[in-house]
Amino acid sequence: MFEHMFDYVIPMTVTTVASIAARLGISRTTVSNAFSRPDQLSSHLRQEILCAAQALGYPGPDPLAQSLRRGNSSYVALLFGEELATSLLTSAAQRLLASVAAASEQHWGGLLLASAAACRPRRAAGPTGRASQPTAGGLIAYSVPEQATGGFVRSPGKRVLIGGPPPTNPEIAWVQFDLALGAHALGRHLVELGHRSVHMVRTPVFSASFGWPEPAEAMGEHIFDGFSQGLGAALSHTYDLCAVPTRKQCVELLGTAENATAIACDNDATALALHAIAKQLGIKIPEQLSIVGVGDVPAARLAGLTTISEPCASAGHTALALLAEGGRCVLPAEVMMRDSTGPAHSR
Amino acid sequence: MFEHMFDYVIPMTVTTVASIAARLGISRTTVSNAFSRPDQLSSHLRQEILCAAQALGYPGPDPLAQSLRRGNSSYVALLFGEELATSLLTSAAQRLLASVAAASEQHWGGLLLASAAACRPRRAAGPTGRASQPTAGGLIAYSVPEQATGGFVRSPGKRVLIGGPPPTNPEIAWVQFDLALGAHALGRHLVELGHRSVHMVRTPVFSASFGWPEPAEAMGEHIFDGFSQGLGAALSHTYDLCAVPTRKQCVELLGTAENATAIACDNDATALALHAIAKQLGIKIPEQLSIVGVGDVPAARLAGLTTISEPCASAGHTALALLAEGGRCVLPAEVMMRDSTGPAHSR
DNA sequence: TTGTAAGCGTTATCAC
DNA sequence: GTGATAACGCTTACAA
Repeated sequence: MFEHMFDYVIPMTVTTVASIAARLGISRTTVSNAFSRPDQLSSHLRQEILCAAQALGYPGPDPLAQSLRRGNSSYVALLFGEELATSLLTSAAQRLLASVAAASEQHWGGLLLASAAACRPRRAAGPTGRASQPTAGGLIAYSVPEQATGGFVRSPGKRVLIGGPPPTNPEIAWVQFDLALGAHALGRHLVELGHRSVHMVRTPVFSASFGWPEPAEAMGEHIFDGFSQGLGAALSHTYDLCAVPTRKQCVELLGTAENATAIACDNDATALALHAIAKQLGIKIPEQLSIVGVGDVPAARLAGLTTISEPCASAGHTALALLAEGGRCVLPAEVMMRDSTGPAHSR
Repeated sequence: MFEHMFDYVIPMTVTTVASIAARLGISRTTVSNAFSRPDQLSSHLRQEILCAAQALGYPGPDPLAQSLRRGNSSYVALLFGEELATSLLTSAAQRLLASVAAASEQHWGGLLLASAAACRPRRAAGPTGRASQPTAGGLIAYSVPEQATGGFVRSPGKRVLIGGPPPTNPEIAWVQFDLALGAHALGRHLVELGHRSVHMVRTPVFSASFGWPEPAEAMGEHIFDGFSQGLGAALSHTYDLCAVPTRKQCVELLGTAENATAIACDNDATALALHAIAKQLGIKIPEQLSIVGVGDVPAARLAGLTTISEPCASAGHTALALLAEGGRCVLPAEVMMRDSTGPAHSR
C-alpha cells in the first residue's frame, strides 16, 4: 500500500530526449542531434538544448538504446574459456586483462568480462535465470574455441581470437603465440649464462596449460626445436617423460643429469616437479642447477620458476588493433626470468 | 561498388523473434514466451519453437533489447576511480576484481569494468567520440566519490560504494573498511613475535593511498589507536614525520630508534622509505629490525613490506550481497604478512 | 493457450 | 536548419 511513499525521491518522469523536446517545444530529432551530431544544428540552439538537459538532470543518451538503434555497442568484451574466478588466477590472464583494459580505454566505453564456461547457451535461460550471453561491439576471446565465441557480437568481423588454432572463418581475426620463438630465446639465455651441458625433458603428449585438444604433439615439437636451436651445442641430452612424473622418476632423472648444469622442460608441470624434488635432495637452485619450464602456470610464479609465457601484455594492444583492421598476426612468447636460473656451475 | 560481394556469408535477415514467428506462423509473443516464460506455453509448442530457433541460428533474445525493454541490465559494473590501466596495478584492485568476478558469475550475466576517470560526462560525447558511460544492472564503485557514480545505473538502490566516506544518499549501500582493526591485529602480531620495544611513526596529515580528501587526520588517528591498543606496553616511542621523509630524516629516525626492534608506520610510503634507507645502512631486515606499514600500495608488495590491506577479497562477495539486499557493513582490514617482519632481536 | 498492441529511448531517412 | 516517421528487438498487459 505504502510502497510508493518515497516516490518523491525519484522523478516521476525519467528524463529523456522526448521530455527535453517537450519542455522546449521542439522535436526529439533536434535534441538527439544536439548530442550526437552537433553539425546538424545551430550552435545557439544546441547550447539551449544542452542547458535545458542539464537543468532537467538528463545524463545523456542511454547507451543501451543507442546500441540497440545503431546496432553496435561501445563495449569491448574479453572472453575467457574458464570461469572468471579460475581464469583470473593466471598471470597470463591478468596481464592480458591489464593490457586490454589499458588499450581499450581510449576508444571503447567499457570492458566487459565474461567466460564461455559460465554463459550457458542463451536458449536455455529460464524465466528467473540470469541473462545469458552479453552483447558487445567487439570480442576478444582468449583460449576459447572458435565455436563458443558466436552470439557475443553481431558480426564475425568483430571477433579476434587469441591463442589456439587458427579460426576457420576468415573474417575472424587471430593473434597467435609463438612459443617456439620464446623457447629459442630461453635456450640462448641459458647459453649466455654459461651453461654448456643442458639436458632437456620432453613430454610426448603435452598439452600443458593451453586447453587445445589438437596440436599437442606438434606444439611440443616446435618448442623442442626452439630450445635446441637456441641451445645449440649446449644441448647434451634429451629425456622423454610423462607430464606428471612420479617422485622416483624425478630422482632418477636428477641422478642421470648429474653433470648437467641446467634442465629445460617443455612444460611447467614437469619443471616444477623436478624443481621441488631437487630442493628436497639438497640440490641448490639455481646455484648448482638451473631449471626452466614452458607455459607460466600460476604455480610457476609462486615457485619462482623461470619459464616462457604467452606474450599477453602485447596481445592486448594487438588484439584491439586487429579488432579494427582485421587480419592475423603472430607474437613471440616472452621469457619470464625468475629465480630458478643462474650462472652455470658444476655440481 | 563491390562492397556487398560477400553478403552471402551474412544472412540477409538477422534472426529474431519476429522471423521465427513468421517462419512458424505464430505470434512473436509466443516465441518470446518460449524463451523467457516457459510456463506460459505448452511444452510441445515450446520444443517446436526452440527447434526452429536453433535451425535458423537464433542465438536467443538480444540482451540489449531485453534490457531496454525491461529497464534492467544483467551486467554488474565494477567502477574504479582511476583509469583501469592504473587501478589494475594495485593488488587491492586485483583482489577485488577477482572476488567480484567469482561472486558475480552466479547471478549476473557479465562483469563490466569501467573507470570514472575515463568516462567523460555523457553530454560531452561528440559524433565520432566513443560512447560515454556504460549502463548496468548494478554498480560496485571502489574508491569513487559518490557523486561520480550517478548515471551508471538507473536506480540509486542499485549502487554500492566500497571504501571512502559513507554515501549521503541512504539508498546507496556501503562497504566500509576498518583499517584500525587491522592495525590492532598487526600490533598484536608484533607483540607475539616478541617485540617489546616498538616505535611508531605518525604522519600528521595522512591520506595515504585512499584518495579521500576529508577524514585524513581522523583516519590517521584511528590507525594510531589501533596500533597502540594492539601493541600495548610494547609501544615505547612515537615520532611525527611528514609522509615523504627526506633521507636525512630517515637516517636520524633510525638512529634514534636504535634500541627498537620494530618500527610501525601509519602509511606505506614512510615505511618503504625507512625500509630502503635501513638496508642501505646495513641494517638487516627483518633480522635486526621489523618494519610495517599501512595501505598495501603496489610498491609494498614488491619490497616485501608487511602491511595492512583493505580486505578486498571479502569485499567483493559482500558488495554483491549488499547490491541485492541493500544496507551497510564494515569489514576489518587484513594483515599482509611479508618479509619485513620477523622475531624480535636486539641490534 | 495464444494473439494484439503499445511501448522501452534512441537515431536514420527523408521530407519540409 | 528542423521535424515527422519508422524502425532497432524485445516484453507484457490485456483481450480473445
